[in-house]
Amino acid sequence: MSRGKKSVRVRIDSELRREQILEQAVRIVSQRGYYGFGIQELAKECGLTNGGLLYYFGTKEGLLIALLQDRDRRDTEAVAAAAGLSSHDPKRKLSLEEVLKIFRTTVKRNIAEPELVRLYAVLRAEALNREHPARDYFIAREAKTLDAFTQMVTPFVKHPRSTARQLLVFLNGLEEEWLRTDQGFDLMTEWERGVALLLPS
Amino acid sequence: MSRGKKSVRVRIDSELRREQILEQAVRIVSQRGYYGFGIQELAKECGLTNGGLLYYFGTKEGLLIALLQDRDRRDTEAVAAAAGLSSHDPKRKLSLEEVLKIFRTTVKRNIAEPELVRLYAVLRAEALNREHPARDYFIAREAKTLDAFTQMVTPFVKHPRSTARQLLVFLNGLEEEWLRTDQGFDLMTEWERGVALLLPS
Amino acid sequence: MSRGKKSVRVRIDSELRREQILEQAVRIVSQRGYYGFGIQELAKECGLTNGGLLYYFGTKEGLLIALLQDRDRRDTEAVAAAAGLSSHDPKRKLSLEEVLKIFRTTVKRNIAEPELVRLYAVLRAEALNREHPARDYFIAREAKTLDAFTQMVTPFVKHPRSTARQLLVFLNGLEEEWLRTDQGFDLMTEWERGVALLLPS
Amino acid sequence: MSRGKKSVRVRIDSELRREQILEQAVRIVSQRGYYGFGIQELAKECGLTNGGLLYYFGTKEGLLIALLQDRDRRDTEAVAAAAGLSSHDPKRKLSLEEVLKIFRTTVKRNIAEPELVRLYAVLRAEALNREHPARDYFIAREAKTLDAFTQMVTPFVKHPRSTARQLLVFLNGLEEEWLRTDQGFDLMTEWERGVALLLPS
DNA sequence: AATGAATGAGACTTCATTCAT
DNA sequence: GATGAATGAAGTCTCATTCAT
Repeated sequence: MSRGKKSVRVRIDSELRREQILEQAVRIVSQRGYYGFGIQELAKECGLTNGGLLYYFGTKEGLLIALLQDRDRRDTEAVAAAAGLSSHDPKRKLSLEEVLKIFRTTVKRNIAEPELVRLYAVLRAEALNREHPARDYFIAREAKTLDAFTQMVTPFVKHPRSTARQLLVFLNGLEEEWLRTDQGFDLMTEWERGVALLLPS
Repeated sequence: MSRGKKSVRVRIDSELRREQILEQAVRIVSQRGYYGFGIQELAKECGLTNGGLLYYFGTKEGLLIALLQDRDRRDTEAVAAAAGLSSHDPKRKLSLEEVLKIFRTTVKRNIAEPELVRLYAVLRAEALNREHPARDYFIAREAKTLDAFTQMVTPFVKHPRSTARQLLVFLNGLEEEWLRTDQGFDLMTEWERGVALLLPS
Repeated sequence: MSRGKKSVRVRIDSELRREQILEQAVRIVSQRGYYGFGIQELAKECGLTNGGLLYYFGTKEGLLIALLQDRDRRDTEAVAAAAGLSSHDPKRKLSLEEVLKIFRTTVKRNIAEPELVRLYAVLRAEALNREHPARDYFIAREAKTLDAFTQMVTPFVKHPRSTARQLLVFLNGLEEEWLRTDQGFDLMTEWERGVALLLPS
Repeated sequence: MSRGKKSVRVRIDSELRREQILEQAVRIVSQRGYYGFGIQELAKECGLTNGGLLYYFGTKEGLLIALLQDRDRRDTEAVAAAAGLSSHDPKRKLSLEEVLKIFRTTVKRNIAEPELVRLYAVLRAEALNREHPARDYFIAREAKTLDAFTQMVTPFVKHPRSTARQLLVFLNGLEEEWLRTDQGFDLMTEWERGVALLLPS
């Protein structure tokens, strides 16, 4: 029993540490990007040494990958939880209202976490570089999102893929502008207006 | 006289050199961004030494600024020349056809120079960072573009600023996606489709 | 009783483990030397952690010493067994044939285990360094071997120490060359030819 | 004129610096080998920073290569000068006396520069490692020496290649032992004795 | 107009080792 | 008997920048 507890506690401690590190990492990487941040800086912020940090992630690149995977895991959970549509059968066709609600939920979540929005905006652009360690990740991610959007809008438009892409890039661009202007406009309002035009009833 | 000649010739050579350097710089910065590129690398590519390169621009930051200014100068020229509307009085109201043509011209130009599109996409995102040397530049640039768009669409829509912003971020997002997919879709077609919805007749 | 059993079994397991580690260590050290190999690398190869490995040997230096002692023990055993002269009284004078046979046996054994030859060749040279942890070991080892050779050749030559040294360094040099050329010549033949000249009948 | 002088002086200064660095490098590498020495240590010894040192050689590996090439150049010069046989036509057959004299000259030179002997002894063994940056260098070097020896002894023995190899490895081994015993025997005497047996008149 | 030499700081990474568990 | 977490020092190398020439 006590051994069980111990090993559990140890595992939790270690994972907690990991997550604390990743939390700081998100903060820093979302500001300076992968190229612009340093492992030294992050380590200091976490109260440990260079080596101590790399003990968890091996390399700077490994840290980035871990960060991205961790975010994905959380986001998936969050979306599933928040949507209230967790019972959603991916093959079932959603009504227009449901689709709009999913979009709204996503945007609402992003408004609540501008740091994450920034993280993705910065890395997404940095990862245009053919040698960027997150290049493939973002290519796959956008493709997946595009597919999901496509499926959602299919019943309602003539060129679903095109519409999906329009919505996707509109959202990406809008969020980036929202960050640049220091959240100087209402993201939700602008999004809804755009959707109303791009995805007509 | 001979001094004048000399200095003139030297200045010309010097400017030529500068521009050759900036050409390489655009190539490299457009791939790795400001944080990701190195003065060493660029110098080697230009066939001169670190010091030689910095002789022209003083610092890495100075190089970035010079690059951006140089691009601006060229773009202004190019737009003026290409538009055929160089005689355009900024206060005169343009017809919808004229506005659409200006957009089309811009997009056409970007399609012809994907490297520039990439340069701006990468730096624009990097410059979200509050300490990025091009931060103010991009804030001002986007604001100016937004103003220009606003003025152009004012006669045709109810919320001109909003519409202008929609068009702007749609274009930005679309271009970035176009780069990520290795120009995997027809940028012009998608743009025109988007405009048709966002800027209705 | 049960405790006794346990401790015995554990000791056996432990020694087994130790020897498995040393086996890997020989492989790696024989390639990169003491300076060139890392505890990390070895630990991974053995399927345990840094700390786990050092539990057995305390320090990197301790590992080297242990390795050398272990090899010595084994070599002594092997020589004793293989020679068939285990009943050899060190003070009894050997015939020339017996001496040559001992040499031949040694060389044959080395041919069968090039990894060991390499281990000694590499460390012997590295240990020329005054601060090398195996320095004294190799000084003593060569001295002992030189003494043994001297005694063996004494009855047959005028300058026994000199002859012994000639044989010793010839063997060392020959083995190193044999490794460098990827065993590109017949070690035994060359050795026998050399002996025939250096130790004339 | 003054420009010529300048450029010449600068070049000399730079080369001088390089050679001073290499001098220190020989000292340190000859003791700890390539794996065992550090660029930091060497830089400090030379009174400059890590980066300052690497300015000349690029990488640690580059330094080793440069060191080896520099030694080769000097040795070639020295041999040519010292031999007094610089007028030697490589195709002309040498008398036994001439051959012996060349050997003697070489050994004499090595006795005068034990540090070089140590450098080669240490690196030669380290370079048995398949991944050692000087591996190919030493393979080629030994092969070349073996060829030269072969040619020299050809007129006087039945198996010239074998004899050449015997001489070569005997010399290598003898020198290493001479270093290990802190020059505890007379290298020249032992060499001459060995040659007398291996290369009989 | 540009080089060549060098710096000082910092990059990422690996090292052997420690110690609580 | 061994792990897991971490350190502190050191490793090689790259960085932007300076400055005499």
